[in-house]
Amino acid sequence: MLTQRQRDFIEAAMQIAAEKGLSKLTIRNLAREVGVSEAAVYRHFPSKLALLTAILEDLQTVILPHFRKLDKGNEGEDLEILIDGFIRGLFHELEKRPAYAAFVFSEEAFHTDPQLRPLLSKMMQETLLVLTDSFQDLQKRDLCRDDVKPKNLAMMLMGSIRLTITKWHLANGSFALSETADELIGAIKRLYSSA
Amino acid sequence: MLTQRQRDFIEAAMQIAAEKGLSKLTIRNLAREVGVSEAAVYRHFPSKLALLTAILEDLQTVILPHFRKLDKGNEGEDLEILIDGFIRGLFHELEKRPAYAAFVFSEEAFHTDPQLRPLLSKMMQETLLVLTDSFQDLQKRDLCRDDVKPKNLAMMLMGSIRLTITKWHLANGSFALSETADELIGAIKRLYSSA
DNA sequence: TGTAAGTTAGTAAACGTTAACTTGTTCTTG
DNA sequence: CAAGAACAAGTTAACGTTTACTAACTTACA
Repeated sequence: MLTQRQRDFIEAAMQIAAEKGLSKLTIRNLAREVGVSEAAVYRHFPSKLALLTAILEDLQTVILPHFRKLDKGNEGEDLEILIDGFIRGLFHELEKRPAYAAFVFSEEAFHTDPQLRPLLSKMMQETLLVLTDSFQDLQKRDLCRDDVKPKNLAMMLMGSIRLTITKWHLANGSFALSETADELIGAIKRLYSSA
Repeated sequence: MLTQRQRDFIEAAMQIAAEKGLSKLTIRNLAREVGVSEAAVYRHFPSKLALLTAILEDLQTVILPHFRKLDKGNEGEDLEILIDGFIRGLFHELEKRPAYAAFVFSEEAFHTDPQLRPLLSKMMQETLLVLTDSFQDLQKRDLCRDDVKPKNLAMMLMGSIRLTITKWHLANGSFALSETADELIGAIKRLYSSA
């Protein structure tokens, strides 16, 4: 359970990470951003690790639902509509809150941290699993080609989404993520649809 | 032109980055790894930035040729053989020298650095361009489906390769990269071959 | 009156970097 | 050919800054 003040700090932390990069996310900068002393941060988080953990857990609750949407396809919806909804929803979330992008793919940045790494690894595992299950379901409903394993379809979709977002993040959001979505959705639709 | 001693430092730096993560790659740790004082590092590199730049440039000369191979397909070689050679060659390189993996996808880690960022951005751009050109060529030779733009084929291939390597790196190389290659190659072959 | 949330002022450790000095090799020149 | 200058590559010892974090104290409010 997070307090409102904790949420304030998390929001500010994400802002810093998005603007200046993860390495600039220090207690000093965070305190400055919120407008308090450094010591005040420790009234709300026992350590920096606790803060980062809280951020990642919060992130997961925002991102995961988008992945689950792909699974909840109603009857009558074809592959294109489902993929479209999934990618556009995810991209829209990231454009709305660009701060997320800095954390979504921060595995390498936190690769060294023994406490944070399993958490990140789990997050990636979980998103991949949800996607794999979705494609398995789509194959059963004959909405998706079944000559490629669901796991590999998931890996390729996830991989291209990640690369797209990385490119976008690297370009400081100078192009519209939604535009790239069109291209990506079109390609996936053609490649993944049942022959 | 790098001196032998500079190469020693670069090798040690990669070792550290691979084992402990990029954030542990400090002048202190590098000097310790090589077995000299910190000041000795500055006899060979004017600054840490120069060291990192040298590492990335060295990396590029090792990685890029693998990408170009896809373009140089001789007559008689089909899509599967070309993709197979490309992916297997790249993965083999990374298994042989796991230290590379820490840098290959370090865009986010160096996202903040104004000097390093363009270099990384250029590297990604270049690999993507080489792949795109390759697929354009393959499409012309009717070795690859042409209802999806070369650019998007490149993005998806590159994305899934990156994700595979990230997973591998995150798992500390506990599974064989070559094994995953089989799955990936199989999937690409089916998805990309001309109908 | 107790607690939550802030403050100031500090800590030790790590960061990249530099100055001044030593050593060994190599190049030049009388 | 030996003397000495030049140089490459190392050393120790410091520098100023930044890091995460803490102790002790104040203030506002239920």
